[in-house]
Amino acid sequence: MPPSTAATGSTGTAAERDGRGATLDAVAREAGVSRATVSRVVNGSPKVSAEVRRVVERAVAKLGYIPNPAARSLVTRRSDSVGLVITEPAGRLFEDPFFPRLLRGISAELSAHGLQLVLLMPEDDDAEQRLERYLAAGHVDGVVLVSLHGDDPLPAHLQARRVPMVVGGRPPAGVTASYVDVDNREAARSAVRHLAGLGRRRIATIAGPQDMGAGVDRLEGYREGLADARLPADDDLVAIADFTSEGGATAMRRLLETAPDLDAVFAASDLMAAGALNVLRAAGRAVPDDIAIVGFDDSPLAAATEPPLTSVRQPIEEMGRELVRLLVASLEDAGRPARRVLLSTELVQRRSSAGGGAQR
Amino acid sequence: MPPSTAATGSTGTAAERDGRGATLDAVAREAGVSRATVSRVVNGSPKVSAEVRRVVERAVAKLGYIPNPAARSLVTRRSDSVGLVITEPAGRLFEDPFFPRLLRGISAELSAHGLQLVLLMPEDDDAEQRLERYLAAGHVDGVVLVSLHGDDPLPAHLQARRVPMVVGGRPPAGVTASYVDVDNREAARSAVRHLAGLGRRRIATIAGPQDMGAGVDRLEGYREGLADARLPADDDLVAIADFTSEGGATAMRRLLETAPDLDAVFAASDLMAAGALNVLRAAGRAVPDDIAIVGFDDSPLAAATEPPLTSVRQPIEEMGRELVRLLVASLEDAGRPARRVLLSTELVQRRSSAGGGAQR
DNA sequence: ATGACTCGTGAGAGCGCTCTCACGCCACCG
DNA sequence: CGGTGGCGTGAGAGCGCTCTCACGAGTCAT
Repeated sequence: MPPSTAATGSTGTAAERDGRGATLDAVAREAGVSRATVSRVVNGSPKVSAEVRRVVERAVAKLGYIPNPAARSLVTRRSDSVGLVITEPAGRLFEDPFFPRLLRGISAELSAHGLQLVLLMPEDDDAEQRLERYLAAGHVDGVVLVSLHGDDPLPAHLQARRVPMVVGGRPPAGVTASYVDVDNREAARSAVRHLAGLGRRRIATIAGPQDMGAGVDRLEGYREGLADARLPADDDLVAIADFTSEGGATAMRRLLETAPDLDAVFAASDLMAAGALNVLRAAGRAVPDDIAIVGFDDSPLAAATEPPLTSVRQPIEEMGRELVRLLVASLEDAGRPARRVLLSTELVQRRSSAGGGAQR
Repeated sequence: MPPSTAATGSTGTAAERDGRGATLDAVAREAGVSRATVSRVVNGSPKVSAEVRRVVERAVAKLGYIPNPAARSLVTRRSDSVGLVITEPAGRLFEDPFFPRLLRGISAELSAHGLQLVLLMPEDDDAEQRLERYLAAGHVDGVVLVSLHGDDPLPAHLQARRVPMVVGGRPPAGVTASYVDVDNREAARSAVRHLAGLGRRRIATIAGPQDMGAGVDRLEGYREGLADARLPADDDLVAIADFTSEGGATAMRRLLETAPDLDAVFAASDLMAAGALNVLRAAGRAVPDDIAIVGFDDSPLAAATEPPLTSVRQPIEEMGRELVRLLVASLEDAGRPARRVLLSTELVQRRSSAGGGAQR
C-alpha cells in the first residue's frame, strides 16, 4: 500500500485516481454542469446542446469516468445481463460440441444487444435452489434454459416467480415459454426414409433420453419414418441412450444382441453414432456395407469419423441467436405471448450411409 | 395487466406481491424491528439474539424476501461474481474439450465460494474494448484469463486498471499475475524421452502456437528431450500448428514432406494428434509400427481414436479450481504477491506408442 | 451504590445513479 | 409589448441496502 497519496483537490492527473473511480458528481464539477446533464450525455439523451455535450465528454475522458453499474441497476431495475442455465451432467458437456456452439450463438447475439452472459451450471439440487434465488433476486434480466429434462422443477418455479425466460428445445409439459427448436420429428423421419430408400429393411435406432423433448421427438419421427416405408415397428430395434458416445456404444452392443440382423441405425446424436461406429468396427460389421448409419447434429465430429457420418444438420449457432432474440423481445414487452420458432434441418450425406450397400 | 390490485395495507398473502419484491424495510416492519437488525439477520451476523432472529426469519419467509443485489453491491462495492475471459477463435473452442473441462472446474470452485460466473468471449477488437470498460467498471470482482496469446493487450490493460486477475497458463512477458500451469517443458521432455526409449530416432513434433506459453514451452521441452536422448535437432522435424485437428492434419502433411523418414511424432495437443493420425492413415503409415505418436491433454478423444493415443494427462478441472482459489485469495488480500501454481502431469500410455515398433 | 463494560438494537447517513419536475431563456405570435 | 410554448438545464428525491455510531439495559467488580 502506497502511503496515502493525499487529497490534492482537483489536481489529479486524469485516470490516476487511486481507490474508487470518478463519480458522476466529479464529472459534473469538472465540466461545470449538473449531475443530471452528465447523466444525459452518458446515456446519449438527445436533449443536450452540442456544446455542453462536448464539454462533458471531455470531462468524462479526462477523469476516465465509467458509470457504476450497481448504482445504475438500483434505479433502472435492470442488470443488462442474462443467465444461461445448463443443467446437464458432466459427461455430455465435455464431449458434445453442441454446447460450445450454442454458447457461441448466444454470446454473439447478446453482445449485439449490449447484454452480458452469466453462465449457471448447478451441480446438484442444492445448487439449483441457490440458483433459483439468484435468478429471482433480479441478478439477471432474463434466463435462457437449455437441455431441460422432464423432471426439472426449475422452469415451473421460474414461471411462478415471473422471471422472463426462453427455452432451447421443446419445453416439458406444463411450462409455457417461448422456445426455439428444430422439427426433430420431421428430421428423424426423413433420416429414416433415407435409410429405407437405400433398401435397408431392419432399421434400428439409438434414441436420446426420453425425458427430453429432442429424445422423444426423434424417436417418434423414427417410428413415423418406418411407417412411411411400410416397415414393421419392432421394440428390439430401439435402444435408449443418453446422447454420449459411451451411451451410444452400450446401446449399439445391446442392439447387436436383440436384433443381430439389423442393417441400419439411426442415432439421435453424432456422439452416439460415433460410439456405435466403434462397436460395429470391433464387431467386424462393415459400415456402410453391412450396416448403414445416420447421426444427428452434423457436428465437426461427423466429418472426422471413419467412415464419415451422414447426419442431420441443425443450425445450432442460429438457435442460440434466436433464443436471445426471443428473450430480448419479451424483455421489452412483458405482455408478449410465448412464441415458438422452428428452424429447419438438412440431411448431410456422407459415406456412413452411402448407396451400394446391402441392396441396390 | 390486472386492474390495479389496490393497496390492501399489510394484508398481502405471503409472496403474492405484485410488482417488485419485498424490501428490507417491509421485512423490518413485519417483524417489528429496525432495518439494521433485519440486515444483520440476513447476513448472518452473530450479534442478534436468538429470539429476534427467529422473528425476523419468519418475516423474511412470509414476505419471500430476497435482498436486492444492486443495492447491496452499491454499498459493499462487491458484485460477488467473477469474469472468465476466453479469447480464442471459434475453431478450437468448438472441438477441444479443454474449455468445457476448465469451465467445469472453475464453475465448481466458484460455486463453493458463493460466486457467480460471467462468461466473456469478445469476438473482435471492438468487443474487447467494451469488455475492458465492463471489467474496469466493477461489474465483476475479478477476472480469470485463459488461452492468452502473446499480442493481446488485455492483461496489461487490466493490470493498469488494477482489476484483480489470474491467468491460466504462463502469462506473456510483462504481465505479472498469479497463474496456474503445468510444467509443460518437463512434460514434453519426458514424452519425447518415452519415444526415444522406444528406439525412435527421427522424432518430429507438431507444436502449438508460438505466441502462447503452452506452445512455446512444449516445443522447448521437445528439444530438451531430443538432447537428453542425444538425438540431433532438426528444423525439418518441427511443424507449428494451432491446437486444432485441422491444423494438426496440415502440419502432419508438411512433416511427411520435409521429413519422410520420421518414425515418431510428439503433438502438443490430442486434437492435433488426432488430425495427424488421420493423415497418417491416409498416407498408409501404420501407427504405431511405422510411426509412434504421443498427444497432450489426455482428453476423452485420446482414448477414442484408432489406435488410442498415448498422451500427457493434465488435470484440467483442477487447474480451473486452482485458478479460482488464487483469485479468491487475491480478492481477500489485495496486497498479496502474485503466485505461481504448477500442477503435475502424467504420461498415459496407449497403443499409439506401444513397444515392438520400428526397433526393439 | 457507582462506574466500567459488554451486548443487542435503532437511527440515520450515504453508496452513485436516474428521472421527474420546475425553471429560466429565447423565439415567435397576436 | 405581453403572452405562449418549446427547449436545455438544474434541483432534489429516491432506488434498497450496509455500516457506523449512539444508546439503553444488563453484568460485574469496586
